Amino acid sequence: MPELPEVETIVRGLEPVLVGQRVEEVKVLLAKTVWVDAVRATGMVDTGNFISLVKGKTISSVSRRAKMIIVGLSDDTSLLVHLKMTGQLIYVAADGQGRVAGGHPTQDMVGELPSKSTRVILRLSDGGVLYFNDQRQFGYMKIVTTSSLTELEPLRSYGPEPLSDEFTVEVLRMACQRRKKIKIKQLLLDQTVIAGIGNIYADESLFGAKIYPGRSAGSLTEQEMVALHREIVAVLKLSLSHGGTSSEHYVNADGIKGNMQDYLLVYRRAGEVCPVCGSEIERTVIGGRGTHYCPHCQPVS
DNA sequence: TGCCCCCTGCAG
DNA sequence: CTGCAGGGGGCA
Repeated sequence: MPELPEVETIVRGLEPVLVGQRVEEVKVLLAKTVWVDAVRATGMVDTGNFISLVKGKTISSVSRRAKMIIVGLSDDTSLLVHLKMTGQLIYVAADGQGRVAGGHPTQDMVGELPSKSTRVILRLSDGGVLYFNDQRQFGYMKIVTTSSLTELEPLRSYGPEPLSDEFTVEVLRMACQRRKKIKIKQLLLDQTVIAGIGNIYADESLFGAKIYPGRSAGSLTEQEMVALHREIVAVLKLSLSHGGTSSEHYVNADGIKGNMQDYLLVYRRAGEVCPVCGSEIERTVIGGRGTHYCPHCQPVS
């Protein structure tokens, strides 16, 4: 589900309300969702390990790397949360009404909590509750040692953050040079090259740069790499400013949807008109992922 | 470098 | 019923 802007929006929402709180109670509703280091919980024993390692800890930080949420806990432990396709992390304050003034946003947007998709529940010292929902059960919560975080996969191998100074045209140039034959879209989805781009923003940034997603990385001109770098940064920032894209499952930490879906130009718009040239937007499959592009603005060669 | 898989649920 | 879905790991 969420890519960099969505995960970042969730982290920004959670950070101010979670830091300093103690985890009073942990409920694991789906055992396979929780891991302890590399060991996936398969039954009561490992689930119990996870619970005992999280319960009673104090939350010291909430941050993001690529699409991974990192919740720092006391005693040199961290909780890694990956939302994969359909994960949600929703904080409900003690009054049960979310934190946004003027109504009952959490109930309106996501319905009753816990829901059928709720996998883990953390009850916090301020009386608030953090719900981890995940319809498709691909996401996970993993307890790890904080001091070894940078040595752990997948964190160890993540490439530069695209909204940091480390992401330069040179990064793109080197990656295209090293992997000449890979399709440029697949290169963008490789988290070891750039950390945090997913299917939506790969399609959108390639459209903005007027590059056909099936082009080989090695075929990009210098001007195209400059444009692609610019478009990646621009589309991620735009999405952040709109609170992320909610095509279906994504909601922020308050259970509220983002608005970026109204500003996407090609993603999931096959059959619609290209906003630049009026051609019909097409859909194909690249690397097993649905891929949307304008055949006129993004010619095959 | 391509499948296939993990799952549930929605639209057509 | 089939196809498809913001991810990514494993396997030939």
